Amino acid sequence: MHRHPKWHLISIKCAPISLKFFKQMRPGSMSKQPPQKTWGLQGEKKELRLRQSFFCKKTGNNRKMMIKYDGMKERKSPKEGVIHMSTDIRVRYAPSPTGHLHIGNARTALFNYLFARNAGGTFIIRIEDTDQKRNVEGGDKSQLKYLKWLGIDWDESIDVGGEYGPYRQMERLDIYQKYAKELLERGLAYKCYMTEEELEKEREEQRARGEVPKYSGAHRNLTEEQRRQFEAEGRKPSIRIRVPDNKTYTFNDIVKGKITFESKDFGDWVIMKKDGTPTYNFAAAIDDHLMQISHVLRGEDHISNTPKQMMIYEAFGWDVPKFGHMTLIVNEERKKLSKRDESIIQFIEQYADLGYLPEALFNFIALLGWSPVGEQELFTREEFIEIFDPNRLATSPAVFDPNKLKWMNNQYIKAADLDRILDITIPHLIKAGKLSEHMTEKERKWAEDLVALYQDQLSYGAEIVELTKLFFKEEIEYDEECMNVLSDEQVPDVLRTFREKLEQLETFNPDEIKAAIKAVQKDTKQRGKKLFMPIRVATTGQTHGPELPNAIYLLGRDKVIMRLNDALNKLDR
RNA sequence: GGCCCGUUGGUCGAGUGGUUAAGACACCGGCCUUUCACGCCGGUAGCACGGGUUCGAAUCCCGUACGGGUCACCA
Repeated sequence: MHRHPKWHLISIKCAPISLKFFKQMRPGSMSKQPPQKTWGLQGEKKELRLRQSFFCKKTGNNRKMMIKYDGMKERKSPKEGVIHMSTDIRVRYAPSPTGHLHIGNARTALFNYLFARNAGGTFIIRIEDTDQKRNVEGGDKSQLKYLKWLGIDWDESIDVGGEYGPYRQMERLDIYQKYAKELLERGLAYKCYMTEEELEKEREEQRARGEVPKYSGAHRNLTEEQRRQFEAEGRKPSIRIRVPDNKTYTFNDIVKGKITFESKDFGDWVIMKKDGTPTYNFAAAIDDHLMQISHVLRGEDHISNTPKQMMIYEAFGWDVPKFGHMTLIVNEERKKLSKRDESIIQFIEQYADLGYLPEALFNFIALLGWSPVGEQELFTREEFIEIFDPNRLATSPAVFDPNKLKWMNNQYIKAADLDRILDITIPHLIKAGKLSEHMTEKERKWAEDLVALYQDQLSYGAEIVELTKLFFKEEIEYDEECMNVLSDEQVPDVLRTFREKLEQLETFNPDEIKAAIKAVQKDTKQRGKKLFMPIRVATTGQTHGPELPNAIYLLGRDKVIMRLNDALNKLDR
């Protein structure tokens, strides 16, 4: 028995709705599509004012709607309201190109992507490269590359362009400078000439007094004379915003609910650095406004940045977007994943290299801090787009569990075509020196059969090297478990008989090998574990492994007989 | 330390005042397989604590504890 979602019948005045949007709605709910001309086409600016009843799933953004059609029963709590339609939804992922795509960032991008696609909105990628010291050459390209690998695409960015560009902040410096100048002229910001040392000293003193370190406002009201003095000394000013005295900043977070900050807890903070580049909170607010971002979905480490950004919106009289702060992904110590943390593989590129399937990683990440309604856990990208609802974002941090990722990847590997599995495994065998880079057709076939043997139990591509090591060893060592198996009294008889049968085989193939084992059973009267395990252990050196006749076939007759001899010799002693 | 956020089994998590508190990973047991793996079935294990509110609280309120985030001319 599942609960009904909360539905509200509402009347709305709406803006044009795109057909694209309707196509993305649940097919089942689309049995009666409204006539096209009533609704306007995507991108049409003309305002259509109509009163129409909608059946609307109440979400934080009120964007998900379904058309009420004749005959649908009214539910309780009808509401009146003006709803902005889905085409208004614009979200962004704004990485700084300081390195490769991190798993946490990938998740931020992923949820923004799902949110946009679910609502028929626009997904934007903006590069925040204003910290020139930390920028990494090619960092932006790498970000995009692995986003693409994950199956995420975007509508506006540095590579595809868009109406709201440029999408690289260093190419927008004139914009920030213009707005900073405006704030300066309106007296909402001022120049601060303090040096790093002076600032640090100030903070030290505050700490010593047991206060919370924050900018004192020393240069808040400099006279023209003082300013000239500092300029004459050759000091370069930064620009600080005047933080209002006693103001409360409140926002209704999509995931956390109401969050409140007091302006008195903030010192006047820098909006433009000495070098003429904007600080993060200034640039992000301006860009989000200029790019008409409707929802900001980001990590919860940004919660305390939100009031700062609200100050910027306030100063310019701009509408504030909706914010949603997702919980962080944490390690086993429950700490935010830091890039230096080595307990967990952190970068998407590494997972790609290790032979994880992108759709598995996509699936896994999407379920980290978000969950769908039912019990299903394996979804395609399209399904995620279909069911994504930001209101179901988790409120508490998630520990990254590599084990479950492995399980999930295995699910996808089992379902995948062998060709794809070959692509993620063979290179590892070559790199490990197990296979030649230039295989003959026969060798290639052998390698493919080998991989196929392990498809069901493979967790990730690189694991193939470990799994198949018994095929590349000359000599095998028996561990305790193996010795236990081999020490049974029937073993020499079984092994000798099996060797005999193999030697007699005219054609050496899995079927014949299977028949040979059967023949051993007949001769020795041993069956089940007592039959198979000695053969398995003697030939593979493992108590667990792949399908035995196939493994023996791929090992080859010579090697198998050699191993049988070795085992028998060892038992003699 | 100030401010902010969080707390359901080892882990992910469902749950929005009445449930025997779902499901998944891991673990353990069984079945299937003449062995192994895959698969299937079952099991162990949880609402941080203390007060309220209520006929009734995992769920609402307050407090405590614990954990985390953030306090830059980084993003």
